[in-house]
Amino acid sequence: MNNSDIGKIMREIGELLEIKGEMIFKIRAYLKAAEILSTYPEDLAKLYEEKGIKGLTQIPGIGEGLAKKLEELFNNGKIGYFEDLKKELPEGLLELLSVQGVGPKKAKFFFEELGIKDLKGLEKAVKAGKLKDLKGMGEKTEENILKGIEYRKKGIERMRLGDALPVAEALIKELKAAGAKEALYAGSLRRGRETVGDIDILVTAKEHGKAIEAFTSFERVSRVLAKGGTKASILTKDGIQADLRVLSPDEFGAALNYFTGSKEHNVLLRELAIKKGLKLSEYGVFKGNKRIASKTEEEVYRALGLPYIEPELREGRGEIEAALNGKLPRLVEPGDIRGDLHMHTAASDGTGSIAELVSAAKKKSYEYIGITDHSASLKVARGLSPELLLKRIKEIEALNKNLNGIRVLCGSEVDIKPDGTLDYDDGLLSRLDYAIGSVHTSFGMKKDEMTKRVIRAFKSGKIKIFGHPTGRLLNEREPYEIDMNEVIAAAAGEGVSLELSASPYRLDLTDINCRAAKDKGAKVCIDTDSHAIGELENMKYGVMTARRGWLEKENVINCLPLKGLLRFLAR
DNA sequence: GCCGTTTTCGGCCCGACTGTTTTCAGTCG
Repeated sequence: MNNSDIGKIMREIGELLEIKGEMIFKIRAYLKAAEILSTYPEDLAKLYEEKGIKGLTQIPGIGEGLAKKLEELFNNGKIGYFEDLKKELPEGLLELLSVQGVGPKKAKFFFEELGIKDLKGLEKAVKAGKLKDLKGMGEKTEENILKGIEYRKKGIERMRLGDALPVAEALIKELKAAGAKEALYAGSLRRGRETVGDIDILVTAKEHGKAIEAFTSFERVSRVLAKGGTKASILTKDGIQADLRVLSPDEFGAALNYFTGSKEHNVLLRELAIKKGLKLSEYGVFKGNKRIASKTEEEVYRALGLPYIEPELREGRGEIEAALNGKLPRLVEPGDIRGDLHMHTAASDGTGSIAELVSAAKKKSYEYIGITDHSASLKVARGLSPELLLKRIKEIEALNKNLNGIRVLCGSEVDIKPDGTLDYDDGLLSRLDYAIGSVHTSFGMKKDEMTKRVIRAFKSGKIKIFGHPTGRLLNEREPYEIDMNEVIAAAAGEGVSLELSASPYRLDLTDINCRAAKDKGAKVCIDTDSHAIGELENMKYGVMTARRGWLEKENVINCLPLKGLLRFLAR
């Protein structure tokens, strides 16, 4: 049972308690625990195994009560309290909460009045017009719930960061052209989350109405969802929802802070404000009725006695405590990246040539790049035969003699075969500058087998980077089963760095894995895995994810100058 | 159910909107 499964159970308990009408603070304790546990950097089952119930209660938000429930879960595979709740209330009611406009109160009401047990039942009742006659309900409620059901059925998933950011940037450019003074995107996009629900944009403008008018009449707008005096929502032709809020300059910082979130971070900030006898809202920090900070985010944090906290850290994962203790990390920045160590050419499944990659990398002021085409057995990607790879080594040796200011390293993305051996022999691998080991086959292996497979490859001493460690493709393919905590520990021990693939489809290591890697002393390598020249630009997404994982440049091998990098690769 | 440099009891985040109401509960972000 992994952490996110555990978090899910806690959330379901919390939601069932909500429907049941339990005490709100008890509910919050479960929901908060769900959030904390599902993103906890260490494996909870292992933590319990090693440190027992004490290990669990050390986690903030987990007291004796919840720790005992977790203990029961680890020992019996289930929690009696949860099982009892499910007997009391049908589990299907949880589905209803995901419908816009239906919360716990309505879910319970529908269950008691009409015997509705799940989404299907609700849909049937709405369509039969049974809701509007209930007390407190009306035509409008029924209409909204039907819309909510249809919206949910479309299964609109969160878009990838790499799809949202360019749209947000384009909207901001257009808003500025239309007269907006300041314009920034907020929300999970600003925090650099791997997927984003919608795009939030905040602007300051002399005439609010003008900004709203411009926003709702852009070429890319397919539908205007809402349009008022200070805010508007649109749907773009790509099906992306974007919300605009127009503000006056003196409240911009507080609003930016509020709309950047996360919700958890905001709640913690407000709790801190209360402790200090202050009040925080989207309009500013208040002492009594007097507003003492609101113009900039820095000002808001300062008023709360905190240094500025970078958006990527604002997830309620210990950043406020770190800020209070002066222990915030100095996050890695795009400018710290000195090279890209994972790229493909037309020799395997890429599209460009080495020369084109070199020239693109020079424009980015990189000190080095690594060419890493696929290995022989990966036929679908036209992997290089040993002979071709030898030829490639010589080609790059010759090339380096004529290059100034940049060094091309000859690597390979070598398949880790199902038994954990590598796809080229040791002799050939030794002639490379380095090898990335990646899993491209037999994704369906059992967790312990996959973990062993990868760790065996680490122990060969022939790979320096473990490529896209979980194999996931966002919105397309689940990660394969692998014990990342064991893998991270092994990587730290064997001197293998873990790749953070900057491809917007991958972004794994995840932010949470990055943090665990940092804690355990494993190095990370942020690569684009480019298959085309333009993909070198994806590096920024990798850096955002690394920042979410609290990484500093010292944790990232491609922030090293060439000499230091070569030392790492030679170990 | 959690938590404590004002508390081991008594607190626990803030504001807006909506639809249904004559003063507010429920939902959302």
